[in-house]
Amino acid sequence: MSRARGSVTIDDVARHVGVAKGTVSRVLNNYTDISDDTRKRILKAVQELGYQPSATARNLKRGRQDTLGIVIPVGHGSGADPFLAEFIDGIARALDELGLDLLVTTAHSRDHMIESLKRLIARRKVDGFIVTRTEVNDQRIAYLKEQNFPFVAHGRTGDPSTYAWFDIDNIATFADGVRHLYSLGHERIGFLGGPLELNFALQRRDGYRQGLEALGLSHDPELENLQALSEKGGFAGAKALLSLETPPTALLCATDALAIGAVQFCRKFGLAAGADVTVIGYDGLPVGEYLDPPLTTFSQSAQEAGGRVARMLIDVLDGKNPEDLQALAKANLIRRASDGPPAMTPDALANALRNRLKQQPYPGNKGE
Amino acid sequence: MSRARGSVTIDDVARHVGVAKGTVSRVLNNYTDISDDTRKRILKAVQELGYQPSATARNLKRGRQDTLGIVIPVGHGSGADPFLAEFIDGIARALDELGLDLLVTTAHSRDHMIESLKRLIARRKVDGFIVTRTEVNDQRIAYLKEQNFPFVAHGRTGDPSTYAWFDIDNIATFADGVRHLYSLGHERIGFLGGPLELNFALQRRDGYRQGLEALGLSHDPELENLQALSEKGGFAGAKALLSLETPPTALLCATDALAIGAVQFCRKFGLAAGADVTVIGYDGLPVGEYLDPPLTTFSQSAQEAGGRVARMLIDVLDGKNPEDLQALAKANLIRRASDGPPAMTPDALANALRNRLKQQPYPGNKGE
DNA sequence: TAAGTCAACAAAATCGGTTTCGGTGATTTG
DNA sequence: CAAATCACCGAAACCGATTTTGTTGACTTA
Repeated sequence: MSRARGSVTIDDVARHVGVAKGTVSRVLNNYTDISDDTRKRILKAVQELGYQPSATARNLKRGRQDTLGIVIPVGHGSGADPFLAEFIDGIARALDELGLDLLVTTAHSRDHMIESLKRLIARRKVDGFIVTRTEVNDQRIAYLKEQNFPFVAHGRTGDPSTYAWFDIDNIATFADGVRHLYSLGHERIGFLGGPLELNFALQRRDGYRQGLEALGLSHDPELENLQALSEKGGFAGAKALLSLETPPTALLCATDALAIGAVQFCRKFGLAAGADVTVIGYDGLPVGEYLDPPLTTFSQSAQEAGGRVARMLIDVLDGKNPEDLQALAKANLIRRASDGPPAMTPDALANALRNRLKQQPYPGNKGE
Repeated sequence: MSRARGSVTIDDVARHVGVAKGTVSRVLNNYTDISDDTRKRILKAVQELGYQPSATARNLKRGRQDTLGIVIPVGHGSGADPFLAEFIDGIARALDELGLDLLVTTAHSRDHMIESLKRLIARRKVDGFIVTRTEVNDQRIAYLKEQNFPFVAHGRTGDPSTYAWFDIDNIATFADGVRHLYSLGHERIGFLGGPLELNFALQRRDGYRQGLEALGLSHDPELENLQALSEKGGFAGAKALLSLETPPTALLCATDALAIGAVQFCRKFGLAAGADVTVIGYDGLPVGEYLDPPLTTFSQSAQEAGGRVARMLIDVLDGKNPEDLQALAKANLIRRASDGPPAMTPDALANALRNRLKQQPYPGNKGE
C-alpha cells in the first residue's frame, strides 16, 4: 500500500537550479532576500519540473494541516440531512479559494462523535472544527473548549458567550411566524417541534411562545407537541394536535420534515393544507416547492451559512478572538401555498376531522 | 496561525521510559523483537501520557495519507444531490472502521474538478479518489488513469474495462421498468431522461429501448424526452410528452427529481398521477413517500453503495487488480402510488389535457 | 584603509515519526 | 571453548518541507 508517487521534491528543484533547497523554499514562500535573477531561475525550474510542495512535509514542519474538520451526525430521523449537503458545499467553496480542504466524518451517536473529534485532534489531522446541530448542552463544544481547540459552531448552545458561532435568529423567526399566522386570521396556533436538547428546537419553541405573548394570545400548553424531527414525527404530531378537543387551525413546524409529515396527515384525512389547516415549515427545502400544496417555509441559504462559518473558522485560526466572531442571521418566509386564512373555526375543524376519522382514511386526491 | 498544540510526542514517551524512540515506534507498530517487559512499560507510558502518533509525521515517512478523496459536482440542477449525502455517509462509515478519513471537495465545472484532482494529488493529500456521476467520456477518469493514481468509480464510463467501479445495472433496471409498466397495461410508454453525457442517463435510456424491444413494442422516438435532471426539467419533459398528438400513458423517469416535476405537471393540469398518468422515478428519495401521490421509484441504498465503493478503493490501494474489482448491483422497485393501470387511452388522455390547457391551469387539490 | 553593514545564499537544524543498521550480552552450536 | 546465533534495543538515517544560523563578498562608513 506504499504510494511511491514519483513526484518531484524540493531537492530536485534545488539540484536542477544549483542552489540550496532552503533557497527554493524561500522563493516559494515569498521571502525578500533573494535576488531577482535567482528567483526567476527557480520559478522557471519549478514550472518546468511541475513541482508542487508536499502538504505533508510542510504540515509537519509548520504544525498546521490546512484542513478543517466536520463531524456530521447521522442516523437519527430520515436518512441524511439534505441541508447538510448544501452546507458542506458552501464550506468547500469558501475553503477552495484559500487552498484549504475539508475532512468529513460521520458519527451515529454522541459518544462516537466525541471519539471522532478526539482522534482527529490527537492525530493532528485538522486545524479546527465546524460543529453543527448544536445542543443546549453540547458535549462536543465543551470538549473542544476544554482542549482549547479551535472551532466554530453553526448554531448556539445554552451559554453561547465564549466561542465563535453563526446562527439563525430562531426566536425572532418563529415569533414572526406566529405574527404572520395571526395576521392571516389564525388565533389558535399550534407548534410542532423537536427534541429540546437541540438548541434550535428549544429556541424555536421559545420564539413561538414569545410570538404569542407579544400578540397577547394565550399560551395553551396543549398546543405544543414535540416529536422526532422526521416526516413520521410530523405525521404523529399533526395527529395529536388536530385531534384535540379544540384543535389549532395553523401548525407552525420547527422543520420542513415535520411540516411534510403534517401535510401528509392532513391529506390522508381529507383536510386541505393551506385552507382547512395551515402548515408552515422551516428549512426551505427545494423539494417543498413540488409538494401538494407547495410548502410555505422559512428559509436560510445553507450554502451561504457554510461559507460564512468556514470563513469564521479561518479567522479563529488566524488568531481573532472567538467571542468577537458571533453572528445572527434571519430566515425569511417563502410563501407558497400551505398557508392561508383559516377556512373554519377550530370547532368546525374538530368536527370535520372526527367525521373523517370515523370513516376510512381519506384516499388522497386519486381518481378525482 | 501556528498550532503549537502541546501534544506529547514519541520522544516524550521514549524519554519517560528511558528507551530509544525507535523502540517505542516498534512497539506501537507491533514488531516482534521487543521483550515483553519493555513492551509493557512502553504501553503503560503511552497510556499515561495519552500519546497518539502524529498522522502527519507518520505519513511523511510512509508516503501514505490514510485519507481518501471525493470531488463532488455541484451547481447543476436543484442544489446539492440528496443522494450524495447518504453516499458520503456510507463511505465515512466504512472508513471509520479502518481509521481512514475522507476529504471532500466540491467542483462547479468540469475543469474545476480536474484542477481539484490535480491539486490534491500533487500536494499528496489523499491516497485515492472516489469518482461519482461518471460521464460516458469522463475526463477525470482519463486523467487518473493517465496519472496512474488509484481510484474507484461509482458508475461506469463508455469503456469500463480497465478500472475499478461499482454501478447499478441501469439497463436491466429500466428494461424491468418497461416490463412492469407493460404488465400494468401500458402500451404507450414515455421515457423522461437526462443529458446523455452522463453514463447512467445513456444507459437508462438504452434500458428503456431494450425493454420495449424485448416486449415487441415499437420504439417511437417521439416518446423519448431529455431534460436537465431537475424538477423543472421533469415538468418541461412531462409537458412535452403529454402534449403529443398521441401521448404516453406512463412516464418512466431517469431520476426522482424528473419524476417529481412530472407529477407536478400532472397535478397542475388536473391529471391524476397514478391513474390518468403513471409516473415512475429512480433514486428512492425518502421524500418520495410524502408526495401526493407517494412516488413509485427504483431504489438502491446510497449508503451501501458508498461503503462498497470505499472498500473497493481500499482494495485497490492494497494492490489488488482494479480490473478484478467491478461490481454490478440491481435496484429494486418500491411501489407506492404513482403507478397503476392506465385509466384512459392515449387519445382520451390527449383530449383531457387539451381541455385543461385551454382553461386556466388546474388549481391543484385545494379546497376540495 | 580597517571595521562595520548588508545582500544573497549555503548549510544545518528541525518537525515527529518509521526503518535500517549495528552492537551487546546471553545462549547455542561445532 | 571458540564461533555462530539470537533476542533485544540504541543510534542514526530518512521522509520533504521550513526556518535558523552562518558565511561570503561587496559596499559603506569613520
